[in-house]
Amino acid sequence: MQQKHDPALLDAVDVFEGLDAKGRDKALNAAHWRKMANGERAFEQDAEAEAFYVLSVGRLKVTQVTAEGQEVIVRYIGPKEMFGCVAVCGGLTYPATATAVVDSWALGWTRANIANLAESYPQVALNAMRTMGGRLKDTQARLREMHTERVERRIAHGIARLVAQAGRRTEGGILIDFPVSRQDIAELSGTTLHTVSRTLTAWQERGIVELGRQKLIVRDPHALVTIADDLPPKG
Amino acid sequence: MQQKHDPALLDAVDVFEGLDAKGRDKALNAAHWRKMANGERAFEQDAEAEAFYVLSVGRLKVTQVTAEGQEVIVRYIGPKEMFGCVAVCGGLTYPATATAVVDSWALGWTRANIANLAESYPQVALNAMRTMGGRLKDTQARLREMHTERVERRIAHGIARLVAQAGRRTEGGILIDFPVSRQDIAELSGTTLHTVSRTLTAWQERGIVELGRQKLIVRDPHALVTIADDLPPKG
DNA sequence: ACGCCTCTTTGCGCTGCGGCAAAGAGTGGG
DNA sequence: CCCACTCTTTGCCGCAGCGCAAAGAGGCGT
Repeated sequence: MQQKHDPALLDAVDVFEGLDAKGRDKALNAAHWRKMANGERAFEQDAEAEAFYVLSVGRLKVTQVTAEGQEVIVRYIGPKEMFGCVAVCGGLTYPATATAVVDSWALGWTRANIANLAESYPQVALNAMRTMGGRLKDTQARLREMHTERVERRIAHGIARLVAQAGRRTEGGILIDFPVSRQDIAELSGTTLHTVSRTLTAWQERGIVELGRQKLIVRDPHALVTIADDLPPKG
Repeated sequence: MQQKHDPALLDAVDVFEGLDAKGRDKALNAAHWRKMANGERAFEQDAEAEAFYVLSVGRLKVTQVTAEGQEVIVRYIGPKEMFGCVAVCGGLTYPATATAVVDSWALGWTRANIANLAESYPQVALNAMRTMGGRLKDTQARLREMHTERVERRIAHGIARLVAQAGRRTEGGILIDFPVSRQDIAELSGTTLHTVSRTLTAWQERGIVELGRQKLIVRDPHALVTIADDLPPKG
């Protein structure tokens, strides 16, 4: 497991933007470190919101689960991103489940601690709101995609989002820097792993992507964008 | 058009919960009234967020529109609900378009006014966050429904939401208290007006609903819930 | 009352994609 | 090095529901 420590973490985190050094010290002192091994859950959907986190290293997936056990991936969380935002305001339950997809470290604040901090530094609440506003917008946009776009475009959009958030330049193209299965991509795109597999294989033959077990390299990002945005009516 | 005035409006609005009388006076003084005729837009998607509103009377629909002009209804806004929340924190654009579906009145605050208010009364920002948290949760739940549920269940869920938000008890059942077309229900449920029409006609024959032009009465809410929640695998 | 316009219903054919099943390919543990 | 397990590919089938088209039904303005 990587080290948890990143001395400049709080300086680069949106939610603490606008805080002076003293405020950041105060924030850091009120925080605790939490480790989550691969597969471990930070919190579960509908549990009472107890803590607010900023991820330091690793990656989490945020999912909604149906009564029947089917999962949908709402978003991924990467380093410097916050999660469990709802804990900032009292009395809510977590809207989704957060699961580590690689070993991860996060800084956490209890509900009382973060409320206390938000009181001293109102900017913190506004920053958190801005992030939530952005996520609401994202989620609404995905809702729209889901209703209006065909599967191939949805998969392209899903992967484009992964690239933007977790893409790492390598020799052969842009690599998604954590293990993603076809099933994961399906849950991101609103389809089944079978359809994802078929679609990605076709893309591989066109040289757009390179596939591996839980691995995805985008060789031709431009073609991906073309599929995501153009593709006039159907194909 | 109905009167805009509701003297107790601010007392019953979530976003001003916890404010003393003085704070509410201050809020009211900083606000302006805005009238929106049926079909008029309060704001449009991707426009810079300029104002924050609380609806007094009427009803708005919040939609996302694709480049090709297809619409998806994200939610409806009723009296005492806030909209344009993103204006509270600076620098964002509206994530969706808000359109009046009946003649409506809202109280509005410019970005500067609401920011000013939030500074004096941090509780306002926290309240707004709580509302946004709830909406994020709603939207994520709908995203999940969209991926995992068949059309009939989605329509049932969509109508159940309308009933909860805008249902009015009448002789024959629960009436949705504003004009809803089949197209609207389709945009709520992620399907086409044809499928909605067929489904509702079938339900009418089973005595679950009563239909009219832009009108919907739910005669048997229990049956609706059964369809929305039970319906084991498909039919 | 009439005509226009929007909303709604209904039939029919087609197909995208989900479901099932089974084989193949990596990976990690013992 | 082998085994077991998970992840992935691929073929085939079936059907839910979308698209198109056209007729019917309210409602509203004049």
